[in-house]
Amino acid sequence: MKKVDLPKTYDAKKVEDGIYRQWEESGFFNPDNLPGDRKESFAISMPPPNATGILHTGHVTMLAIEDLMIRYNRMKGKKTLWLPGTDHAAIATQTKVEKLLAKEKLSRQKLGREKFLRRVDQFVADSRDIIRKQTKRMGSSCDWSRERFTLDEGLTRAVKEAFVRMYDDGLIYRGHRIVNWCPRCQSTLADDEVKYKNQKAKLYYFKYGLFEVATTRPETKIGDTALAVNPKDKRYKKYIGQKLDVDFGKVKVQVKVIGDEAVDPEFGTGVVGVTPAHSQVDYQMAEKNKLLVIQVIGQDGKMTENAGPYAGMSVEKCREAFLNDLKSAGLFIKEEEIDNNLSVCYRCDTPVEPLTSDQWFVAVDKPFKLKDKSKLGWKKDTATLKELAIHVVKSGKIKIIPERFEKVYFHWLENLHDWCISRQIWYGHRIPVWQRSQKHKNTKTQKQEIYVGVNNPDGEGWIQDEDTLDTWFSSGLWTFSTLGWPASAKASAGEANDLKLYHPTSVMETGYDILFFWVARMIIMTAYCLNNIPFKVVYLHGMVRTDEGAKMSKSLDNALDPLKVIEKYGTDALRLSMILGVTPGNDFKLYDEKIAGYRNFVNKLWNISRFVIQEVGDLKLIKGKPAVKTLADEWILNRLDKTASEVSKNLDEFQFSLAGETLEQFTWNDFADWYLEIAKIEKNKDEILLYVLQNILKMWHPFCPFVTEEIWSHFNSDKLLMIEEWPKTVIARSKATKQSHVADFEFIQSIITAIRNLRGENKVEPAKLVKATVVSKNKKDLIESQTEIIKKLARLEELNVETGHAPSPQDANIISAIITGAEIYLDLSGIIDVEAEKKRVAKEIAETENYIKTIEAKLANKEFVENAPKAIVDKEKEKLAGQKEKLEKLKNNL
RNA sequence: GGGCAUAUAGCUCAGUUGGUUAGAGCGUUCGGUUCACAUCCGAAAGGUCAGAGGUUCAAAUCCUCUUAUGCCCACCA
Repeated sequence: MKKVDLPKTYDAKKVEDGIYRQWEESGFFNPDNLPGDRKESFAISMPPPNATGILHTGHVTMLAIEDLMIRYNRMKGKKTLWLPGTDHAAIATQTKVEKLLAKEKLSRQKLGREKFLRRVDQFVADSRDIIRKQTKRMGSSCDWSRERFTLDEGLTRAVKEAFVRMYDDGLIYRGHRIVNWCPRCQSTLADDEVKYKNQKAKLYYFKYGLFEVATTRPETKIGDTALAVNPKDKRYKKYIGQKLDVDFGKVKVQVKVIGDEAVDPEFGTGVVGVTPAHSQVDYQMAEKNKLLVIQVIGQDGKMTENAGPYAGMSVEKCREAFLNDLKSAGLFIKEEEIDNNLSVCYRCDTPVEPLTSDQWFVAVDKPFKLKDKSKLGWKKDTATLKELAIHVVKSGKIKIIPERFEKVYFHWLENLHDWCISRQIWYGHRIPVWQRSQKHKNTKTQKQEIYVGVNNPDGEGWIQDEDTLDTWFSSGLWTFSTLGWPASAKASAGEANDLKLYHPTSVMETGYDILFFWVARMIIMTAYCLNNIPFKVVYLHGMVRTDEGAKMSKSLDNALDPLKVIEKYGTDALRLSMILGVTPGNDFKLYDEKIAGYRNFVNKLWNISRFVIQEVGDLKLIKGKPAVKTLADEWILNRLDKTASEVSKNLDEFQFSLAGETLEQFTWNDFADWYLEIAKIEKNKDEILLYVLQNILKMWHPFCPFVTEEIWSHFNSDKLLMIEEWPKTVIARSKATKQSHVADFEFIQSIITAIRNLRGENKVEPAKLVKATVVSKNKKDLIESQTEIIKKLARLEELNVETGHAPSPQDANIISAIITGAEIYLDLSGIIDVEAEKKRVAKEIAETENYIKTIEAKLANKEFVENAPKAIVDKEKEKLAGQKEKLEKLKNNL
């Protein structure tokens, strides 16, 4: 039998790549190749990172948690699929490439649609490659053979299918509406793609016909078609309904005075110029009051023809010119500085320009006929998208963790407006709508034709809609489009099978920041396309923050680079620090010391294994529970059982942090600090050492797969740890035996700790051996049976066990400790510090007296004794007796 | 303006449906070249559980209010 020689320190860098290759080559990332008969399936759709570049700490969190769930369920014998992919991230990616082009003094307009898209494809191919490598670096056990991209042929087909079906059902329509327009991206933005920036703004006051008006956007007043006041405002009530001609110097406008509750009489002058084409609120007023909508700002951010003399000016120039003209005409009154929320594009920070245009929308409040009501548990024949999305969470079909986000989810949905899905950018899924105008044969009039379909239209003259779809439209289909939906005639049997096997997916794990963007939209789209849910559980993780609590961001240059962390500490350490000490849905801090701490733990695990591996002869796998020889054996096996059942329970309940901490406690404190030390004394424990270690490694594997797999490779096993069976908690012995053995061992532990404590307090050098006497009325046999262990672990040269007779407490060389069930006396002749010892005992007496008082007070309380369960009261009584005994002995020994 | 979260040892966080003298890791102090590990070992100190009220025999835990911080939603022309 050859001895395995392991290095003293675990070197993550040396082994990680090789291990990942082994996993990959094993084929077990693909559920089709997993051994055994796996009936139950477990699937996670990996939230696809944007195809814009590198992974950040958020992705790393996602990968660590999902791989944990995947590996756990794979080991539990489920048919486990983790499907990876990337999102084309339309606006984000296009913006990124445009920035790159700008460096070459190029623009997408100069290149033209075709060439530009080729450039984007090139960029995306590179990005995806980087993302793939980084994902592997994290140890992610995802099925690369099923990797998908939102612009893949199959997914594009799914997007078209969804669009066409929704169009046919009347859920997608074209409307002329006010939308958020980003002049830089040259595209619309959804409401939730608009962010707000607090800033100082100027509020300008000027004469507006009979009135005075205050506004931060004077240039838009050229497009005013009404003047709004609060209907309750006594100052202006009488004017409601009047029509006015207003002169702004160089331009004139005609407005109608309307009343609207939305007007705050306290703000400015209490009179608002209504600009329906360039303000959401004004647009709503215009709809109510049937006002004209005049667009004065164009999509290019310049004033339109409707702006008369200002046409062609940029918004900023026009504002300046307009204000000057007001001043010349004597209409200008004053300006004030106010706090203002500027709306900006979430991608490029450019101020958003609300304006009206023709766009495609998804109707969220329009009922449609359901093909299949059963899976959703919906009673009526028809439903709206909004109703279904609310229903599936309310009815518990989808569970959100942590629960509090359900409230946020409902609130968001209840206030959801029709979803604008068209974007005026080039990169993305082109809208499958074509138009052509044909001259009517006889009448020679023009006839407009429209074609909406999955396949390109036949015939001449068709022109496809220039716009592309909101990127979330395709990501909304992610859980099922990646599994082969729609199962067309062309689809292989395997693909159709995937959808059946893995959908609805088991868990959607993602950051709470995209609950609305993505999670809600997946629920909506799946409810429509499949009449089903996309996943059973939504697990939301928090955001990673710096040690100072700041958000990590590229612009602040405070973000930890996962790759650098991996270089320095290893992947396992990074993974552990994203899982332990973290609460679901709560932000958490990530910093060097924390990661270093888990690097230390990984190394500890390595050294525990190193010890066992060097200690035992035959590195075989231990299948059944090994034979028990000593009390310590009994104890460690019971602790292992308990740990395994707790860890499994925690993992099943998505309490990942707790699971890890439980395991860490057992591994380091119980197994390493106690049992391994005892193993050095009691010897001949090969089977138990291997058994416990192998179980520990199995349980750690989902948390830190690399180091555990590496250690596993030294056992005589033909299987990878990755596909080993998760520990079953079989407790053969009776519970009572188990309890008493555990308690017995803990009693021995408390004796050892008490002696160590006495030594420490009296500054006895660790190497110095001392004599001890332990007095115990009824545990003499137990203590004597563990003499060897106590002597070695407490560094004693002699241990006497007595039932009654104690050494003379008056001897100044004897120090003592009282624990439940025993008194301990140490002979410290020649090394005792008498004063320090007296102080220590006096302190302990004071503490004990205090404690007795609190228990006595409790027991003196009649209502406590009468109302509390008997077990609780008895426990208190027991405690009191114990403490009183302790106090007496302490006083005796002083 | 509406909502949510957080507030526990110097720091980072646990604390499950109310019942231990409130825990862990880091840091601190003291002591250690014990033949797996100094990325380690042994021991200790350190908390009125943000504040005030309430429910209860019993509250870090449940309720109300207050304070501080953070986030989300809406948005002011």
